[in-house]
Amino acid sequence: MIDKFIEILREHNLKKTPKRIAILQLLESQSTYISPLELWDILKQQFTRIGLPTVYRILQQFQEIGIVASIQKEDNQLYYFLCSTQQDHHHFICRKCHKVSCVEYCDFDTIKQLVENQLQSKAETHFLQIEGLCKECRDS
Amino acid sequence: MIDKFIEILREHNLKKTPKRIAILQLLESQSTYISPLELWDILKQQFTRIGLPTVYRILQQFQEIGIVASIQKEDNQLYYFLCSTQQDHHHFICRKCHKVSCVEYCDFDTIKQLVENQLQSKAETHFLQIEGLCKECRDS
DNA sequence: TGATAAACAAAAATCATTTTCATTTAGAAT
DNA sequence: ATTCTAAATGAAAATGATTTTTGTTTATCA
Ligand SMILES: [Mn+2]
Ligand SMILES: [Mn+2]
Ligand SMILES: [Zn+2]
Ligand SMILES: [Zn+2]
Repeated sequence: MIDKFIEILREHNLKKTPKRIAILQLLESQSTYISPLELWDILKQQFTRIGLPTVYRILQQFQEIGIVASIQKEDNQLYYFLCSTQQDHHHFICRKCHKVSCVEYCDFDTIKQLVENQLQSKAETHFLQIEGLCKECRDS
Repeated sequence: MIDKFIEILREHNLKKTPKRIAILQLLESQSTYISPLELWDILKQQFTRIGLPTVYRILQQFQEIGIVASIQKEDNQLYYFLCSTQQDHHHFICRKCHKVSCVEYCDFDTIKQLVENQLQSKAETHFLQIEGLCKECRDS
């Protein structure tokens, strides 16, 4: 699976570096969202030298090339998670374990119509995020 | 209309102060979202002494008592607008003039079912924000 | 085995937001 | 009207996330 991402890196002239690979592996091992600082704390155990700006930069680049996506939280900080599905879709977030799951559902056409009818405005984009408890967290 | 808000302030033991009234009037005169800094810049023309923390504080309090709401932007900064509708609804935002309109539509039941079926998870809350061009901006 | 562009660490800078604290004010009670 | 008290405020400093800068190192390719 990592190989697929390395290939995407190459396509975008991004080199295959130990830091990038480690970040990809970490993001893949857990399907949860994570902040640059949290990621840095984990990476510091693997690397004697690793700067926080590097973590920020890599996550930004990953987002630009469509490997990761970000979530919106009340605290207005950055949180990323692995998501390379290009198709229009949304995310379900577990408020307890922070796991992120893709939701294959989009009712944008209905919304578009509604905005057109109610407000005579043109809806172009939308952002939907669902929160709750994942299968595991809701049972336990 | 301002009187209604003053009443809400009183209900929450918040005093009717010149700064609070000015902010309410400004928010009401334009139906656009605004950042604390932008609001401060305008208020500085009316008041010889007005601190930025005051603007932050008042907007926060207004949000807590349900007079204003905030929007989510890519830059992760705070933006507020007047919205005292308590009913579950969403917002349409004009990307050009920053006007915010309430959208009377919510399909949460469908989403809930879908999340239950697809992920066996429990959807509790959701956030939807629609962007585009408002009636005026799309015509011009 | 170079050459070269990209990646990196470290330190400092930036900048939005919050905290602290001394002073002022709104609103209620005399 | 005067006094009282909790709430509100301004100024300055603190905080903390994110970004920029710069000199050095590294991955990739010829
Ligand atoms: Mn959708
Ligand atoms: Mn809804
Ligand atoms: Zn969970
Ligand atoms: Zn507009």
